[in-house]
Amino acid sequence: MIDADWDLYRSFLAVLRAGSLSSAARQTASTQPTIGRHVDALERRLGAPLFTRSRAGLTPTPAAIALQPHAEAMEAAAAALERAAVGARDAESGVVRITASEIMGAEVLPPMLADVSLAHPRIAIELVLDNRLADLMRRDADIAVRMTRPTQGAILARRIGAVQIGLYAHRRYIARAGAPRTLAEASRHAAIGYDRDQFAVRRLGEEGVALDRDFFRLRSDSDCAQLALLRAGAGIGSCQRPLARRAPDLVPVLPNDISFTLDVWLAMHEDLKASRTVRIVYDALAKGLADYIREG
Amino acid sequence: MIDADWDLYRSFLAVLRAGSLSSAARQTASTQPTIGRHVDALERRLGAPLFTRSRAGLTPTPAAIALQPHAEAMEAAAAALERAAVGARDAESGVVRITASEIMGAEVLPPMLADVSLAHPRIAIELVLDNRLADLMRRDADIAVRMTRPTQGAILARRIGAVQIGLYAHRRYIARAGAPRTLAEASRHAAIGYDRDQFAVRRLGEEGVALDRDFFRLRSDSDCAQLALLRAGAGIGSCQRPLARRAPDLVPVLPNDISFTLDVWLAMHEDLKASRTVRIVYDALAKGLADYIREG
DNA sequence: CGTCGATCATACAAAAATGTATAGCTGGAC
DNA sequence: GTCCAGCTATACATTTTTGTATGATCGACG
Repeated sequence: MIDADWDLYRSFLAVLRAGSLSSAARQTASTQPTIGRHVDALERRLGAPLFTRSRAGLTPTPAAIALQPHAEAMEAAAAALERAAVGARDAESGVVRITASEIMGAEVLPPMLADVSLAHPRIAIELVLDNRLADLMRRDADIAVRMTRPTQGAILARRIGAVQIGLYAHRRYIARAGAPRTLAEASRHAAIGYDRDQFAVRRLGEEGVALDRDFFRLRSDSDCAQLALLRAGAGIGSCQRPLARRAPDLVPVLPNDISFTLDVWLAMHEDLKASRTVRIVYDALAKGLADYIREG
Repeated sequence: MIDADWDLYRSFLAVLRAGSLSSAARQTASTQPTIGRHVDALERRLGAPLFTRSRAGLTPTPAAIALQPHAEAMEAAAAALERAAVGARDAESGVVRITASEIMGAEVLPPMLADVSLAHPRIAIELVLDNRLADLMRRDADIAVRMTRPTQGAILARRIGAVQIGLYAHRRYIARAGAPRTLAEASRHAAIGYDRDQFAVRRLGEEGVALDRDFFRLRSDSDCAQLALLRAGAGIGSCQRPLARRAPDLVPVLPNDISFTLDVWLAMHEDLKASRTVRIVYDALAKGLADYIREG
C-alpha cells in the first residue's frame, strides 16, 4: 500500500509548477530542503522517479506529468472544501481576501475597505495587488475586482459599470509645456505609458489607441508609478476619470479625441454566496465601486 | 487564507467515517491524541466547529457533513494518482495487494502466490482476507478475487469460470454417523453452516437452498472454521468441489440433490492495466484459478 | 446500583520534521 | 576566462509532531 501523506502531493504539485525546489519553497512558505525531502519521500513511496535532478532545477519525468492532473484534482477539491467551510460559518468574522489591479487596489478600494473594517471589526481583509488574474477557482482570493468579464465556471460575477479613461496632465506640466490641441501636437509631448507590458499595449490597441512603445517618453509597467509620474507633473498620461477628478490639479487633455471606457467587474465564487462575511465585503465593494464610477 | 495541511483533511475524513477519534485512529494506523489534534487544528483553520464532542464519540456538525464530499473527492484523486503511479513504473517489482474471500485467500490462492513470489522475487504480495467487498476504486486493494460480478465503474473484471459447490463429509464422520441417502435423512445429521452471517444465508437462499439458522448444528461465520470442522470429521458441510477433491478423506454427500456453482471473478482497476507488476500477478491468478476450477 | 467497556482530554517523553547555514556544482553574462 | 546568480545536497540545532500513559466521564448491561 502506498498511502502517502497528502502533504507530499501538495509539495509535488508546487515543484511541478515552479520547476525547482527553491522556487517551489518560496511559493509555499516553506524551505528548499523540506520540499526536497518531500519529493524524495514521494518518490520512495510511489516507487517511481518523478524528477531528474540537475543543478538548474528539477525536470519532471513523464510519470510525474501523468500524475499532475490527479494532484490538481486534489487541489481543486481542497479549494472547494475551503470555500464550503467559509460559506458555512455564519459569523461576521474571518478573513476575506481580495485581488485587484494595482490602481484599483492602491487608489480606489482602500477607502471602501476602511469603512468595512470599521463597521465590522472582526473581519480581517487581505488585499493582493496583481494585474494578472488571480484564480478564484483555486481560492487564490475570495473576491476579485477585474476590468474584464470573468470567464471561469462557477464564478458569480456582476458588472458594476464602466469607468471612463482619459488623458490628463498636471497644471504644472501644462504651464510649462502647454496643452496640446490636436493629436499631432500630443505626440511631441512627454507621454507616460507602458514599458514592456505587452498585455497592456495590446489592450490599448483593442480600444482603438494604436501606440507603440517608442511613443512613450516615460515608461513603466507599474500603473502606480505611472499615476505618480502624472501627479508629479512629469507628462501626459491616461487615468481613470473619477480618480482624476479627485485631484484638483489634474486637467483633461484632448478629452474629445481620446476617451474610452473599461468595464468594472466584481466576482466571487458561487460557493461563497452563503458566507455572510464575504457577502458583506462584496456588497460594500459593489456599492463603493458604483459610487466611484458615478463620480466620473 | 486557510491553506490547511492536506493531511488534516484525511484525518477529518477518517473521523467522519469512524464516528470517533479512537476508531479513526485504529483505522489509520495513528493514535487517538493525534487524530484529535488534527481535528482541533482543522477546526481552528476553517474557523468552524466540525464535531460535537461527547464521551460516546464525535458527532459531525452540518458543516462537517457538507464538507465530506469534498474530502472524498480529494481521497478519490489521491487514489487515482497512486494507481497512475503504480501503472507508470515498469519494473517488475513493488507491492501488489490482493483481496479475496476467506476460503479463496486461505486455501486456493497461496500456492499460486508462492509460484509468483518465487518467479518474481522483487514482487511483494499483500493478502487481505475479507468476505466484505474491498473497494478497488479507493485502492483498498489492487486485485480482487470475488464470487460476484463487480459492478463499480472503471474496473477491469474477468469471469474465470464457475466453481462447483457440493456437500461433503469426512470418512470418519460417515463411518460413525452413516451417509444420508435423502434430504430428509440429512436434516438429522450434524450440519455445518453459518451463524449470524445474514449475507451468506441469503445468498444460499438465492441458490435455491432455503435454510434457516437452526438447520445447522455447527455454526460459524468463518468459512475457514467451517472447513476445518468439515476436515475434522465434525459433520456435513458445503465445500468447493476442487478443494474437496484435494482432500482424499472427504467424500461427497447427496451429490445429486445439492449442488450449485459460484462464479469466480478476477478484478483490477483499469488504471493498473499499464503496470507490469500488477499484470504479472493478475495473469498468474487468472491461470491458477482457471486450473483450479478445472480440477472440479 | 455497580461494573465494565469505550470514549475524550491531558501531561510528558520520544521521535520526526523542519529550518539555518554551508558547501559544491552549473550555466550564462561580460 | 572569470564572475555571478541560482540551483541542489548535506550537517546540525531547533521546533514541531507524535506516541505512551494516565485520568475522568459517560452509557450499556447485568
